[in-house]
Amino acid sequence: MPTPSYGQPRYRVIADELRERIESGLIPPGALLPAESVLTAEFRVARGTIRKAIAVLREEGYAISEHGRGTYAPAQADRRVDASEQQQELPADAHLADLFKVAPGTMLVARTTVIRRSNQVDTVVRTYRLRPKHPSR
Amino acid sequence: MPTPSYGQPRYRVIADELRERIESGLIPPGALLPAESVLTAEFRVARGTIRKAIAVLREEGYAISEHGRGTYAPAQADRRVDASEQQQELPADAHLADLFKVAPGTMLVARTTVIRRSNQVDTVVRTYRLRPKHPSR
DNA sequence: AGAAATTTGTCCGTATGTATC
DNA sequence: AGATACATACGGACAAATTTC
Repeated sequence: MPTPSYGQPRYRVIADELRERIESGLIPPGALLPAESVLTAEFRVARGTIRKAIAVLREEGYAISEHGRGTYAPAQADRRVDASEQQQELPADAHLADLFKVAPGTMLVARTTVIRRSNQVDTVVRTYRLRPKHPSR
Repeated sequence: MPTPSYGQPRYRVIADELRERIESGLIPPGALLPAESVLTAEFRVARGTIRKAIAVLREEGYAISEHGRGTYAPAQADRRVDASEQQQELPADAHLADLFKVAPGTMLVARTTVIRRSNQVDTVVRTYRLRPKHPSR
């Protein structure tokens, strides 16, 4: 079977099925997924197809793979998050000025959000917006 | 020679080489990359390996693929108008280094998302993360 | 300590489907 | 219509990391 030509490709269907098993708790947090060899037997597809399905789950954060060990659902402990926010006004650098089509140095509203996971900074999100000249209402 | 097993996988070495050609301007903005068949001949690898290398560049924002057309380096205009999301690696400045508790200059994964409203840039979101130790891709 | 088994990672070659020029 | 190129899928092989015996 080269290409199904019906609806979704098989690797996506398999990804949907595995995602469902993780979300439903059938595969609990931290637990290993069945090995690729097992999944190829269950779904009767080539290993490459299984690997592609798992790659989708990895990108979505539903799975973590480790060489020689296996692929497992993310543990819940890692999901403990805590965020703080801060807002300030900053001049636009060349890149931002180009994006917004304004002169460099134009003041922008910048909001920085710091997300911590298990007391360690995990992600820093910075949001830039044009400063409204007149409140539009 | 199935797998060289030395250092980086070949698809990454090839991705590095192609990225260099784009950054150096050898492949100018907007220009098509050599055809997959050409790259296959040049690097003497299978198509799948070339495709994986190009997939890396796509994720980094260094290449855009269009079905039936080809893969090209992003034009400057495209970065403003088209690219809604781009991922790159940047050294941490003093502020970010302090937050993440790493040395300044440590490479971070930065993802920039541009949100437009009626053809005008509305918000720019930049997300910074530590580079994972075990890149599962 | 060490060998074997398991599991993911990489790569090859081929084939067919589908979209664009 | 034909050429080109991407998308999906198969099966086989070896490498490398981890676990198990």
